[in-house]
Amino acid sequence: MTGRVRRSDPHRRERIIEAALDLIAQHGAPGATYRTVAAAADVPLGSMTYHFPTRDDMLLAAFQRLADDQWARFDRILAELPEGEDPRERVVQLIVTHGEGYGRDMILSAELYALAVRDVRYRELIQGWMNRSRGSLERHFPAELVATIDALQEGLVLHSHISTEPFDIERIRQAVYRLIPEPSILR
Amino acid sequence: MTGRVRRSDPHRRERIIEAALDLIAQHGAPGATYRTVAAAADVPLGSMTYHFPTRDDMLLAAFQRLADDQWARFDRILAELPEGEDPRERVVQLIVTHGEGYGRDMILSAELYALAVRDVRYRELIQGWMNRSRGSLERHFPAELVATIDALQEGLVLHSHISTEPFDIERIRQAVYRLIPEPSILR
Amino acid sequence: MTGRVRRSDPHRRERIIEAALDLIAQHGAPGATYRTVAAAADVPLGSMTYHFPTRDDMLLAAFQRLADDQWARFDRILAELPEGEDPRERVVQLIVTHGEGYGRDMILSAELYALAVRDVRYRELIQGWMNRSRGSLERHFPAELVATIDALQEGLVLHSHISTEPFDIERIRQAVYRLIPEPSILR
Amino acid sequence: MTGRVRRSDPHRRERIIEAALDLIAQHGAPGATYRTVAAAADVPLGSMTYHFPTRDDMLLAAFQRLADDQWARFDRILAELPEGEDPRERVVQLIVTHGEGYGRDMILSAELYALAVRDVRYRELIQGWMNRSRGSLERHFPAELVATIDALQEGLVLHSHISTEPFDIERIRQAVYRLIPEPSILR
DNA sequence: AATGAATGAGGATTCATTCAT
DNA sequence: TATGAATGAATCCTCATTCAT
Repeated sequence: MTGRVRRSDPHRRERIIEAALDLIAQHGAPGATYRTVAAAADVPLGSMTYHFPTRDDMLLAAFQRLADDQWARFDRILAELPEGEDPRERVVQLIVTHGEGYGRDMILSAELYALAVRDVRYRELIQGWMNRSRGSLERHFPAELVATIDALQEGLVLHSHISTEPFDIERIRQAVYRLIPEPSILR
Repeated sequence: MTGRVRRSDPHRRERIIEAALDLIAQHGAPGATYRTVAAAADVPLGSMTYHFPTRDDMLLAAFQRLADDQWARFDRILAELPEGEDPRERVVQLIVTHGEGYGRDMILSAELYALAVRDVRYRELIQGWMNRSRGSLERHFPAELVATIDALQEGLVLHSHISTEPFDIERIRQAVYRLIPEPSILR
Repeated sequence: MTGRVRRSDPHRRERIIEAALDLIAQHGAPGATYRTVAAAADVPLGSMTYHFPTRDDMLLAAFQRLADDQWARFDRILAELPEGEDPRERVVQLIVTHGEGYGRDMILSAELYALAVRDVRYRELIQGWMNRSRGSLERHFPAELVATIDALQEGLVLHSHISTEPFDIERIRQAVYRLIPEPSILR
Repeated sequence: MTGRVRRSDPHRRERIIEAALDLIAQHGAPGATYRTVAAAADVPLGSMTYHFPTRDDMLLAAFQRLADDQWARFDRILAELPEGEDPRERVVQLIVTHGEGYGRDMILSAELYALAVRDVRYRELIQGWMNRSRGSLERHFPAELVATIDALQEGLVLHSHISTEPFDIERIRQAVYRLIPEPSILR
């Protein structure tokens, strides 16, 4: 009844990518096998290699999607800055909300880093993502500071997922404000 | 006390752990299977389960070794502070040397984080490591700052392994000095 | 007459056959799959079954081409016999040049034989080829000898491709001359 | 009932080799897959790679067995020469019986040649076999003739399996006797 | 205490072929 | 007529783990 025969399925590629991301988040990249992803996306195993000739192609596409989505959120939060608000508050918000509500994406990022430190293709993927993020930050902050802000954010978010202590927003705010002293703000 | 070690091949356990770490660094945690590790350590496959009943036990032991070694280095650098030197310079040094010379350990850490975000056992392992590191930092810096310093370091080292840009020690120093303003230094 | 050939890509069928032969020579008959041949001939996979409904049809066509080409060369060498030359020299020449310069065709023949000993269709293909070859030999040699000459040639060429020893033309000549004593020559 | 659990099975390796040869003879080397051989030998699929880490190792072992067995028969026939018998008769016998009764081995040889012309490992296997065969022939015939005798035999046997014509023992005898003129006989 | 042998499940791919467009 | 997409079966091989010795 659930479509033993399937003629065409235009969103199949997307479904596979979504399913892959879910599985990576749940069981790590090694858990996103052709088999498990095919089952989760309700796609015959034999058709997987048509869309992604190699398992690596599939993972790469999935992580590219992750990077695109994450950056979009990042950029949106930095873009909608109301008149008169201190942009550093947005950085604080990014760190805290990421630490709190985006567990899945955090897990996926950790997995991506583990691949990236060993494989150029994933490294390049992150580099592209990083550059876009820094571009977004440069709307409000000077270019020389932007890489450091990004690194601080990375470290804080990562540790927040490891640590048992609750998130202390004041501590985050203090760190961000120290790293970006007032006169650094562009606008 | 020495009861755990076999008489015929007393360093076997150690050899296995070293081989496991090498293989994880080269091919990721999934690449360190009983088989590959046994071959690399020149140990019969059938004897692996004697030393590590489960593959996970082996990985855990390997990462524990990593944490111990890393922390020892970390602590040593912070301990040997000559009279009159600014301890923040030691933090700068930690970041830069880690970024430059310890590629293997950085790769292993990334792998460990990827496991930790999904599995408590690895998370607890990192927590222990993190606590010891913070203890070392508290020799010189106030307790409220120490977690942030650690996070900044983490982010900077991680990004240095992804980025193509050369390490800019001045940028690092500026970040560290801003995060830890002079009056914060204990001694 | 030209009705079988497509207008848009008139040599496609030929290109496929050539690509198939190359792939068989390089990786054996099992290596000449629809996919590999399509890629090598730069033809869309989906169009393969139009030209050759079955993979076996494709292989058969390829080997037929091999037989035709090989026999043409064989026949040409035996046909152009200058007045007064001993035709046995031509047999020697056939063996030696085949052993030396026609590696690809030798490899293909071996593959064809492996198929032929189990499958009638390939066996019939070789029979046709063998009969034509014997016809060519009968220009110069009596019918009762012709099968034996052919067999000797086959064995010598085959062994020359296996053996590490260099080709000894004198040894070949002696064998041929003994097998075909002078009075056997027709002309 | 047929032994779901099997503790030890000392002849497993031999059984696998026998099954592999049968399957190669029936369906060609590509038909002797781990799966088909495991089923034919009544061995769990997962244990195949313990005995033969690579499918190629399995095939090589099977063909080595073929070569050993074939040469043993070859050598036996040439060894038991009664006083006063012309050894050339033994060569005739070898060719004829091989052509007639040893279909399976002939098929296997053809398959082996197809592998050998492309792969050194199989080529070396045949070289070893060829050298032993020539050693056997040198009991009765001069060294310079022995390679040619072997080649003639090879070609005649091969063609006999392709041709539709019945085996003509007189034709074979004539060929052998011409190739080995009486004074060549050693004893 | 130590290990060679075994095993069933699952790994990534490749395949010949079909079919809707 | 031509082909991109699809599919189920099969490919080789690896795996963690068990167990008899």
